[in-house]
Amino acid sequence: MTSSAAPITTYEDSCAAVGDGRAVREVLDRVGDKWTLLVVATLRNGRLRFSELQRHIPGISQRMLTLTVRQLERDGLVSRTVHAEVPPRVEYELTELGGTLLQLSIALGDWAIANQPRIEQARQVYDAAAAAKAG
Amino acid sequence: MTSSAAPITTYEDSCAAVGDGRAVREVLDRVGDKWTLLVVATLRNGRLRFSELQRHIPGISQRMLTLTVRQLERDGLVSRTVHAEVPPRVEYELTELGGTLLQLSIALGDWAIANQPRIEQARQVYDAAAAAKAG
DNA sequence: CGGCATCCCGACAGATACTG
DNA sequence: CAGTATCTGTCGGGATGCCG
Repeated sequence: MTSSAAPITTYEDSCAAVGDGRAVREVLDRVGDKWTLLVVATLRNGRLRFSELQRHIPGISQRMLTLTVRQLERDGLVSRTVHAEVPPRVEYELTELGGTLLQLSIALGDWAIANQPRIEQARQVYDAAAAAKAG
Repeated sequence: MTSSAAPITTYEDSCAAVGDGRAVREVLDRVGDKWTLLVVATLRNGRLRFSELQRHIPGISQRMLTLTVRQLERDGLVSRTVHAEVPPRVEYELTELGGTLLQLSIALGDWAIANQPRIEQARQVYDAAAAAKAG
């Protein structure tokens, strides 16, 4: 059963899931690193080759892109296609499973966009209070 | 506006959001660390005191719990209440904003639960292929 | 009880150089 | 073009000990 194919879980199931901790731990260890979700998001519109991927993700090094796509491939979230040409061409594309992760990435992006102002404001309030307390 | 209260964004908006990269980067830097989402998930049923929180999250050190709740408090995701008693009692509770993050945590947990088997299988396939290629 | 300060180490990320 | 190899620095995070 996939999360996209069915309603998945009841609220209680969800609580059980996060309550365990291991599930969240697992997925965080997997996609919580610095680049994974960005690579997934970058592949949202279809296949891209290595250099295109790197151009679309500012700041990522060749090494980290290699490691990230390698892990994504291993986990079955991204497919890797090597074309026997000169110069060589390698293309990456989200699998169906990777597409479900993309949904999460989008949800995360939405949340960030929607709530960043409030968080920023909360920080300023907190820091101001801390400064007042210290000073 | 929260991500749970309204559809928020069109698909295109979502793509723009993740496409930027900074939004995902921001939220990942914030909640992508080792413990944040676990703490949020643990507070799903209401307020807990420090020691209770620590008991419910296997493996977390006192130091990391302190740092995590401090940051959550600073970001306005968790409220911290100090009771003037002996022995001292400090309670933590999700704010309304923190509640919206809980929804994401649940979604992440759901995804993990639903897809862990497939990922595990993909890994075994990949590793087997790699081993065959090497050996 | 709750939390801060200090020390320390392993993991991971960046830069650079080399290869098929 | 698409990697791999190595070296190096940074930093998250654990252990320990002390304070309100």
